[in-house]
Amino acid sequence: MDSKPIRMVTVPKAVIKRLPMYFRFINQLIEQGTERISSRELSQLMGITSSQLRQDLSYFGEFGQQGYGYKVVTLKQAISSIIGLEKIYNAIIVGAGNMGKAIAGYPGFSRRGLKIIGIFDNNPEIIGNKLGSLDVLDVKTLPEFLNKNPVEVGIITTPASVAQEIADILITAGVKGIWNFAPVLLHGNKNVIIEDIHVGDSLMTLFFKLNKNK
Amino acid sequence: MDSKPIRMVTVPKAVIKRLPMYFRFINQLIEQGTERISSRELSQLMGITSSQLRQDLSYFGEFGQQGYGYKVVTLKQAISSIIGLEKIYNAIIVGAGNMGKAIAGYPGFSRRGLKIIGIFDNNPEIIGNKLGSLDVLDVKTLPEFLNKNPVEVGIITTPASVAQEIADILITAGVKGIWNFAPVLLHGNKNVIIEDIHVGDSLMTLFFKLNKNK
DNA sequence: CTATACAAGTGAATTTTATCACAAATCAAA
DNA sequence: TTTGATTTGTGATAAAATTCACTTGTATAG
Repeated sequence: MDSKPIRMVTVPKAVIKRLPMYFRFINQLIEQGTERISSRELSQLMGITSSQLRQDLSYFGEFGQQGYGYKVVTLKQAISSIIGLEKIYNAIIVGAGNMGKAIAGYPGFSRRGLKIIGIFDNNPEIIGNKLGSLDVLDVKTLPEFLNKNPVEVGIITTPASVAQEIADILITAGVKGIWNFAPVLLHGNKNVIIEDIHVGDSLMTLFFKLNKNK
Repeated sequence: MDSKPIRMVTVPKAVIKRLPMYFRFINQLIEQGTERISSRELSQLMGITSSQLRQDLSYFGEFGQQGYGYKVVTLKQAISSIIGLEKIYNAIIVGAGNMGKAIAGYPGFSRRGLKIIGIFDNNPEIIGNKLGSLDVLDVKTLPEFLNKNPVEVGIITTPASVAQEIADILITAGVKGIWNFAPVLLHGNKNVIIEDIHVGDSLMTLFFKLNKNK
């Protein structure tokens, strides 16, 4: 009795980029109480083709049933596991400006496993302020803090000019990932994953499309 | 005497996505006082291949010189013009939470031509607060405001649950573009450009990569 | 002035991504 | 049961994006 061979292909980058979208939509279905859905229906909700949806999922396994579709809870479980959402990551935020506060205060992130255990700034007027249950700490104490507390993820919401300096501190301390909001390319090494989110790029894309349509 | 034929091909989506990155790096070169750069050097800074850089630029024209490279100021001017950064867009923000404040307070956006002329919320405790030079207005007055003031861009930083409702108001009033921070797919029409920025998706991508590397 | 190194722009080849279309499995109605 | 309607998963195909590699032009050193 043969077991099914696993197709040993690497997951395309384009597929990885779509995983969060899949999670978002499946989660929405759960909230609505939907129990099952076909690739055709789900793909229409998302604005993609059904074959793309099926092909994408096929890189990770078989989650549906022919003639029936997908059980929504099964699919949510599968995608959570693929992304790694069942884990909890300790994180600190550097930069307690509006963006830092927005990240710290958004309940959606803690719900997904991001646990903020420290927030830092260099502005004496901000240091010591309460932010939810956390005190804003002096960034000078950051290396010490990282030494005493297990931190997997560093979040950079500082101005661009100091972002690399902060990244170096985080990397030296051995964080596994950096979530970077500063509009610069950070240099790291193979031991750290750097994920950029350039909000300004999104605005420029909007501008380009507005400009083109004129 | 023949004029050079224009290659009539549409610009690939992948190229459009990279335009903001080009602008970011060229801008950085300007700040550093660099005067000229080759495709090889610039591409190394950006972490892409030089042929991709040259191929991308070729969709919009010829901006360099053989044996010399690119004049940085010329390139900045060209890309600004392609993206449409010389224009000024009037914008309003709906949702005066931390994210709304972060957008309103970030000087980089006004520098790129985004002029915030109003900010709205539905929370009585927030309405009336000062945010820079703007008062937070009651979202009930949004349709009236849009009627009296020319607004090209609406920025949605509300919870997901009310985002579509706000989008409908903006679309009815005839805004040209919506910059959406709420984690939902907004439904619009062909007259409005909707640009989404899903911050949570970026976090999930980081989680996926951390998970994969384990 | 000449020779050499440099470097843009681009057609062609390659690689990656998306779509098609169909076999196999399941469901549901008669 | 049996039959017809669904619907998945996937090889094959098509389309899109990236890289190669070469031609042409420019700069610069001697």
